[in-house]
Amino acid sequence: MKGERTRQSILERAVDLASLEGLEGLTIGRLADDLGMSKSGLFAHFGSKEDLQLATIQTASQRYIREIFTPALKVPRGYPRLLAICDAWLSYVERGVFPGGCFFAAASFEFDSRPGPVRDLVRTLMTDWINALEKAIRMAQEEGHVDPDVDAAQLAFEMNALFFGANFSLHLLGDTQAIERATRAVRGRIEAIRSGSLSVGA
Amino acid sequence: MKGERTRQSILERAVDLASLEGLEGLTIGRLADDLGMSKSGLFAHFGSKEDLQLATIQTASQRYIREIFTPALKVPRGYPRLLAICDAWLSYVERGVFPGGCFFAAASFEFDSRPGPVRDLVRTLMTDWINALEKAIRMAQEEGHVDPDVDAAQLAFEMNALFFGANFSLHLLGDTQAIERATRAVRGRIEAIRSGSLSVGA
DNA sequence: ACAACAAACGAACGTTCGTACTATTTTCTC
DNA sequence: GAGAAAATAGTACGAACGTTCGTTTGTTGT
Repeated sequence: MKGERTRQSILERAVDLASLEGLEGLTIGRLADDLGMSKSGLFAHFGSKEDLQLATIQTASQRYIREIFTPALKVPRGYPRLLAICDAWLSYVERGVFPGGCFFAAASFEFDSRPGPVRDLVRTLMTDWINALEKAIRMAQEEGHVDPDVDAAQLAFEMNALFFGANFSLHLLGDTQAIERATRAVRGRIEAIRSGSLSVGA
Repeated sequence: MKGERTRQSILERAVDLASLEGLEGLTIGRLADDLGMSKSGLFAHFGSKEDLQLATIQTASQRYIREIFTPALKVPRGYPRLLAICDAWLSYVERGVFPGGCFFAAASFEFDSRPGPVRDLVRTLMTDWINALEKAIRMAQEEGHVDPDVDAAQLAFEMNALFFGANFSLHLLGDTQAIERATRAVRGRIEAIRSGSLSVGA
């Protein structure tokens, strides 16, 4: 049973490294050195590099869910939870849950043109994430917190785009206002469609 | 003078390849094979791989400007030009100007955590792009087409995020509605702040 | 305590990477 | 068209890649 423990610690380190260097830049030798173990010993836990990449993505997904969804699900459904997801996301990138910025934003752009199992998995997880966002929006509509005429898929698209934009501005440009900007943008967007707030503003 | 011609055709191909495989995935041997020339012959045009990457980015930048800015600058400044930039961007990604999707979105996420000259160049060009967007917005304000109270930098951030989001949805998720959604989002955003349209809506 | 098994190791495989040198061919100049 | 210069090809290198192998070490169950 020790193998499983080792495997997990390898994967945790792999996630951090891949968020910095990319999933393709993640190298078995480098990872082994980093963990103070042999290349072959590490390799034995996975049958191939692709398997390592897939397992790394799964581990990253768990961390993503733990940091964003788990806390948000404790908040009452509807508008409060929608807001909690937004705050959790921006906090997640600000806190540096992944040292190289959002793992999935990076993976999405790295593999969007590389067919294969890795791309398929990234796509599946990202679709799940967008769907989860959409569901949170629909719940807010069902609760009567949000205008029922709003296109939930459209809003989910926009929110996700703004999240990725925050990651971009923060990590590449080093814009210290990135989080602030994204917060303002997302809040502005969802507050505008809050029920009872239709053209109520001043 | 033939060298320069060859160099340019190498770089054009390098741009396409890098947009698909990433700037790090771009390999000298692969590129040479692809062009039917020797590795060493190709290599002689650049002193190092890093120089090749930098030159590739510059070439991509020229294509980016040619496809987005040059046409937009023919449109009268102010709101029309702002709209033209948005349309040009979305058309650029829809037409597949780079076969692997927006070169700079990919490069931004690939190098956001890799210090060095490549990252510096990407950052510089992306800053230029955001600044150009911002300038177009400010011009629209100066022309009296857009509410002068709008934070131009904030809007530029949001527009860029939506553009990247369109690229993401189109290329990774294969969402055929991606362009449509981004168009709706961006238009909605800029039409809302058009002068004379403040809380005029039904 | 000992056998059975799992886990990690070190060395080596063939391949490809970027890069360096040297030759050969092609292109330009007069 | 000869000679200089530029461009391309050829070959080789050390390092790193992912992967395989046989062996040694460590853990586990009885």
